[in-house]
Amino acid sequence: MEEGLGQHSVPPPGSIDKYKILDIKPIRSLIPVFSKNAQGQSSGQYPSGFSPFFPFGGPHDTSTAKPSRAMPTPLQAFRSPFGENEDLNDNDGFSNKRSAASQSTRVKLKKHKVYNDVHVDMSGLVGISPGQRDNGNREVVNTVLMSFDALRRRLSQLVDAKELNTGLIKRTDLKAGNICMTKGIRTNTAKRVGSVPGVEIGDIFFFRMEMCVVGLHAQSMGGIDALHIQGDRGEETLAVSIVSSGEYDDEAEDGDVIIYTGQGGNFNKKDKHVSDQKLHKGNLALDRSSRIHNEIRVIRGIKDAVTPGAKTYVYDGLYKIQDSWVEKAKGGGGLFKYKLIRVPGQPSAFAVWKSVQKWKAGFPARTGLILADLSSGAESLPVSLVNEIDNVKSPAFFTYFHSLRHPKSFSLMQPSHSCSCSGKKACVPGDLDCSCIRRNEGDFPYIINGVLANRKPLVHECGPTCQCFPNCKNRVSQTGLKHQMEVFKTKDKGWGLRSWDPIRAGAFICEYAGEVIDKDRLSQLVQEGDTDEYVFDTTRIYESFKWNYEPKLLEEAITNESSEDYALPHPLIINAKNVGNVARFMNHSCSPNVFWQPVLYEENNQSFLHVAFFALRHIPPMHELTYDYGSDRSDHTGGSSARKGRKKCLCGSSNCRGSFT
DNA sequence: GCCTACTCACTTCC
DNA sequence: CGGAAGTGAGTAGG
Repeated sequence: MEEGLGQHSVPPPGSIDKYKILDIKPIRSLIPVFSKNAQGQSSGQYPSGFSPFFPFGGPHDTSTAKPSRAMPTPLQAFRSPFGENEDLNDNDGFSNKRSAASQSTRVKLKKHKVYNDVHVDMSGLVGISPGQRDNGNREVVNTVLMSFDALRRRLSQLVDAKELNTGLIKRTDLKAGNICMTKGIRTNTAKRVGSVPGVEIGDIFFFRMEMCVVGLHAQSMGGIDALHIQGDRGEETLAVSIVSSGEYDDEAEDGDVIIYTGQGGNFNKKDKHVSDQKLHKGNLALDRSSRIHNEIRVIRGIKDAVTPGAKTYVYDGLYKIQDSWVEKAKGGGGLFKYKLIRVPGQPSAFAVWKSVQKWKAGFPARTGLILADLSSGAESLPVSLVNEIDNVKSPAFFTYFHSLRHPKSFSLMQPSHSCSCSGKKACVPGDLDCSCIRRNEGDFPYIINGVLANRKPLVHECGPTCQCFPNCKNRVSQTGLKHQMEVFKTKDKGWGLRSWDPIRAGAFICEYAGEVIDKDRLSQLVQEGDTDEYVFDTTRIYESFKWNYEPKLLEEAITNESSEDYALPHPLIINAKNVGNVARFMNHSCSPNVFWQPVLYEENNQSFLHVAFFALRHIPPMHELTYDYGSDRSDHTGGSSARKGRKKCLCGSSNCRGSFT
């Protein structure tokens, strides 16, 4: 079940009013550059510091807008928003950091000093009512997780840039978790046996704190979580969830069985378990559960395939203890062992991971595999083509190309913007001498692993003409696929796209590749009856959604409006019908798990806009990737709402808008 | 309420 | 690159 934020203007009965809570204004996003109202453009449609420029030499949309004298010429418009230099301090991004820095001096005093407003209910910021804190649902769980990760990403961004007193925050995951816990950005605080509302089997996590804030597993480090209940024989302690992270030799030959080792016994990595484990705490709880046979949630920790060293956690559903015994460890200590069997009839979760592992190893091969690499080597990772549904052998012919192709006539004649960070391996966060970083309002757009820190009107990446090395971390969208992708036949939506690998929130997925066309060419295509199915058009209307952190949680000055209604610096229309990459297979959803972000960088002394896709939230393996196609502008300018080509939406989400164009 | 013990984390440093 | 040290935060119990 995919739930998103800010998807529809009228919430279904019984659901919370997200717009009130999140202060999201629906249907007012990505206002076109060539709006009918020239005044509106100059006053506030562009976020501070961003001006429009025109890649096709000037406004084309003469049918709806007259070029205004007020519109800047490309040269003016394309200058850095910071002008020559020192108005940096007046910039929003900068005042943010100042307050963050001053805040960090208070952090030094000690944590109860800083977060002494624990009793103050800050959770209204992200729309969590006291009732929802006790018992969540899918929507609340998503909100909490997205708030946590947004906060974590922002903290990492500040730490990377040494904006905070970095000696004080060594673990942004713990700090973000701590802020969420103390400020009420959490759910399912009431411990329970069995499933947790809003957390679904197969959900993935990248930090233990994520499982704490949604109430899946309350221990930030401990592997066994227990609940005290008043039983027939007085107070009893039951195990309610365990994390099997593989450190303790939990044998799991069968995907539905876990041999779980109790905790304690002088465990350390070198000489494991030299002393006997004691039958107390978690071990006692497991012992009780082995008699009562209550359901125990199992979370499996798996070494991340994409980023070695990192661990991914998969919620694998409910298990019951079938057997328990004591055995001697190699080091001589006595160990408690518990055999857990998965409750039958649950959707597969960990089993999917095991399948993927086998497909990668080559045996057994992926069922329904038509082509091992659709990209014919154009991507560094193979893109498989799979059909397990019917006999269709392949999508219509197209040429695989990894990026944009511009028409010969395309010319920007922009001044050079490449940074001159020579002598360095890569551009460094916090280095305001780097002109590329300055154009990003002083913030380095990405944190570790190519994760986008915040959505922005425009991300400025370093380009091939920058002096920094090609492995510069500010070139994320230019480095190709990082996850092993699969183009697959869906039941009812044609071909679709999904990943064999887990994808963490904010991770770069791919860009929208294809041929850049202008508006005239697009209407020509439509008139000729050519389908616009493979066209990406940034001038369509896209619904607003909240993805960035909430500044109040970091006590930063709130200078940017938090609604994230971004106008685009200039329009871009991409036709992927004949030329394209995996992005052309991504289907629409009203509750998407992927969003797009405009990215600009320079090649051959010209700056080009690209459309880059990032994960909206963590996406488990084999989940279809979808983004919001938005809606056609003509549907909103009155008149023919029954436009030809309107398609029934099959996204199946609870806040589905019903159709799209 | 404060303090401490306990724990299948996670990062950085060597 | 691998191992180990150091710093952690929630929960429970005193």
